[in-house]
Amino acid sequence: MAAGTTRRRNATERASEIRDAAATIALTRGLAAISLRNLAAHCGVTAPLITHYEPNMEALVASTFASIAENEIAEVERYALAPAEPLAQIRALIEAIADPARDNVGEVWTDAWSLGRRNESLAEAARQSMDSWHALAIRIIRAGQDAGQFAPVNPERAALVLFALVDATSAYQLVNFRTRETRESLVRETLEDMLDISLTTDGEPAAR
Amino acid sequence: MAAGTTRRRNATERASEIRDAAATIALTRGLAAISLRNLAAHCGVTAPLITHYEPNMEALVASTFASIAENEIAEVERYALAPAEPLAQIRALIEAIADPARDNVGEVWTDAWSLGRRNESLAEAARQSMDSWHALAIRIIRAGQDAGQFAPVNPERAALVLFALVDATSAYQLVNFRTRETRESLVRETLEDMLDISLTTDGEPAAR
DNA sequence: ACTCTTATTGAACAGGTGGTAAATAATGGA
DNA sequence: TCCATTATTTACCACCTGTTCAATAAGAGT
Repeated sequence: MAAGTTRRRNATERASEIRDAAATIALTRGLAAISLRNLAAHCGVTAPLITHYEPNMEALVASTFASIAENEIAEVERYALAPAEPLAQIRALIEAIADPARDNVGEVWTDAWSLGRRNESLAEAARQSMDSWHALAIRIIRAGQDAGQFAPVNPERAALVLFALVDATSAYQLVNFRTRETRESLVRETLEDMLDISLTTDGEPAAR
Repeated sequence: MAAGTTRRRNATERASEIRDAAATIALTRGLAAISLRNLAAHCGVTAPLITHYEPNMEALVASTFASIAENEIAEVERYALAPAEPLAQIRALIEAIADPARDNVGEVWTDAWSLGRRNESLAEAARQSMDSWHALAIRIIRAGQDAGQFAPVNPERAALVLFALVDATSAYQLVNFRTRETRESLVRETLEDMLDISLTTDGEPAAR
């Protein structure tokens, strides 16, 4: 900051700057790195100012996670529901989830489970976002079954299995367990077997 | 500590006392709670003494995790391999894993994935123990297939799926997602479908 | 009884955490 | 132009983190 020049921002603008900083920190250094000082440094401001806007760090961690997670779900949902056919939808869903650009979000999820044990608001946010994920999967699976394209397994359980595999593999990734290809195909092939579908477009009648 | 009485212990004894303290702290307060001061307080000793025995906290976290994980695997393996029949073995395996007494270990695993991102020794230890788990599952699954009792699916993938479900549900537990019964049956029923077996002993010919 | 080794402590360091009270100063409105 | 509001800072607090250095004292060996 330039000497003597104490820039003053209106409250809502500053508040959203801080929330953005929290999200950036969470995605690059983990949920545990969200702290008064890190936020202050990131915004070029002193620590007590952060307190002024966010009097409770635990709550900020929780709301930051919620924002990141809900944001991701909204994006993925938009991408997955774009096609009309359930088979194309579930392919899009898997494709979106597997995108390496989402690795950081996976890290934040793992942080959330670990920290959620001692941060009830965070745990609550995690449960809520998990419900959103499952609702999306169930919706697609049901549609595929109604269209007679997916095997008639229990949709709730299939959705749960799908996301359990996704969640486990994203945790595995943090410690570099197996290769990305192995982790991805674990999800893909299990889902193919479970719903009796093919997630690749090989051998499909070309739609062009 | 009593006035003037500075108890002195031989090095190996003190070293193992510290390692035990680390394990206790990890299991009750998480891997992240392993710190010089927590260890010192737990052993009734000053912080620099801990440094004397464990000059590197990151390494201690990693070795503590490795010890807890390998210990658990050894226990579960002993229990699961006790019966002769593969079907009885996999039932024992699932039963052992589901035991609520192991909840703490599940928490430590989730900590390990989260912290492993920034502690390579810890990540390495996690990979190694995950390999041990998978080896155990593959062994039982292969035996069941050789005996014609399990469906002839890819054993590597089935083992991976099994532990991905176990790992995900133990992460879910930290944030109280769904009920224990739902989490358990997710693992159980998926495994039953995958291997075409029954994990309950209902309707079995009684072996007495 | 003496000496040598070394387990252990006390006291400090630099830096991190969340948080508070009061002073400062920029801004919007009258 | 002055005032009231409030965003922002400065200066603290207590407690946590890992780490270093030198002094202390317990125990083992002779």
